[in-house]
Amino acid sequence: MITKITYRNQVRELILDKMKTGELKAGESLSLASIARDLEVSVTPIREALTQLEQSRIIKSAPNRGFIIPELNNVIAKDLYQLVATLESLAIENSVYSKSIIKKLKKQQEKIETSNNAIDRVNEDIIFHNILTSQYKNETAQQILLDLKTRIFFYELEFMSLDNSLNQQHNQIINYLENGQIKDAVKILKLNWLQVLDFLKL
Amino acid sequence: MITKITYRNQVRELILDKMKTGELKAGESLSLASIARDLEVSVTPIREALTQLEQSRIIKSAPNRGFIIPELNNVIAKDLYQLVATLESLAIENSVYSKSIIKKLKKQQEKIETSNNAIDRVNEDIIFHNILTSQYKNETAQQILLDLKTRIFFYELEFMSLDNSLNQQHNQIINYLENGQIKDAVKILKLNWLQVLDFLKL
DNA sequence: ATATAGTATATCGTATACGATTTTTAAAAT
DNA sequence: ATTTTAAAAATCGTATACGATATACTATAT
Repeated sequence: MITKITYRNQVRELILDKMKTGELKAGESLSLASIARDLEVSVTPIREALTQLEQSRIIKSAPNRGFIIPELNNVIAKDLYQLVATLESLAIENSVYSKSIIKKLKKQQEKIETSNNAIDRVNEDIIFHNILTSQYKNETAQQILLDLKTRIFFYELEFMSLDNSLNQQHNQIINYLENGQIKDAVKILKLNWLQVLDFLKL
Repeated sequence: MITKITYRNQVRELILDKMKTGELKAGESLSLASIARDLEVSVTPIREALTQLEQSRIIKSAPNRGFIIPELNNVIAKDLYQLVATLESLAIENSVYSKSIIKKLKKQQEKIETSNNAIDRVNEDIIFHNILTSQYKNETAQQILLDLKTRIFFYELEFMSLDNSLNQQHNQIINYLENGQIKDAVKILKLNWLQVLDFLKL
């Protein structure tokens, strides 16, 4: 089944990719004219894509001033981390972890440990979490988590170097899941996400 | 501080209102030309508003076929109810219930009990839940809940008449909150949302 | 009577135009 | 030299135009 993919969708995905590669950073304005030149499309699908990302709160707009990626903000960080912790816990509680998933998690954790720059490490960490929650068959939850993680990505770039217990916790989660100890895994997962809140000062 | 409100935002809110009043129903197509005539604006801000609602998954689009409110679907219902139960529980656990909030809840419960048509009752029920979670200061969570409840509204129109224990459960929640028994309140709240899943057959 | 093909109409997604607003730059006033 | 004002340039949000696609209708073949 071949379906046409609208420019709007393509633009939205391209912009999300630029965030993940660090090409677009927190606090940056998004220039319609500039994006239109880069992508060689009119501003119409770009506006549609950006208004979608606004709805996800990944970006902000103000009338007559255009679109911007929000600056980092500790209050919002707390909100985001708390939500992700809660929704991932829900996902884990509603998942079954087969040997192949456990294997994928272990492999992914190795990628995290061998990544040698901040952007790669954050992206690999997010992929680890995506694998962890991938067995939860709730499309709405998955979309919400995706959006939240896009927003959290910018914070992780700031905070992740502050946290030395990440690898140990991931391995602990994997062990618990391997042994069917879901509740213990959930407890460490929440710790994994929420302990960063201890670093929020400002 | 006066700020301009874009047509896009106005159109989006008007469409959401039409859903809440039952003027727009599950399964209905949204005609750009028709909305443009009604609201006396061009299709541009309408498309921007609709693509935003698509991002919230409140509506769906398919290339070259326009926008539509999704039909009711039991798998999606399960997803939505599970998410709302979880996020409202999180909200309650992170809230403090003053006397004035308890008073508002009681007053709202009276409105539910005296409402005399399905749409009013569902809307008043959703307002009850909004009050219940209003003390949770997490804007992202509130926006997510808002979107989820817009989608659940269509299901509640179908399911709510099947459920006779609603009022009793609300009063129980209020009592528990009044006595500071948060865990008990959360348990009844989850029951309140998740018991409808027993009626899902199809 | 039904299925297929062709035509007309309606609608969608994108491009372009344009008035309104914001930002930047230059000139005038202090 | 600094501040204020005015003008120019850039950008935004919306309206309109238009080619592409889908839908509805009609004619033809089986």
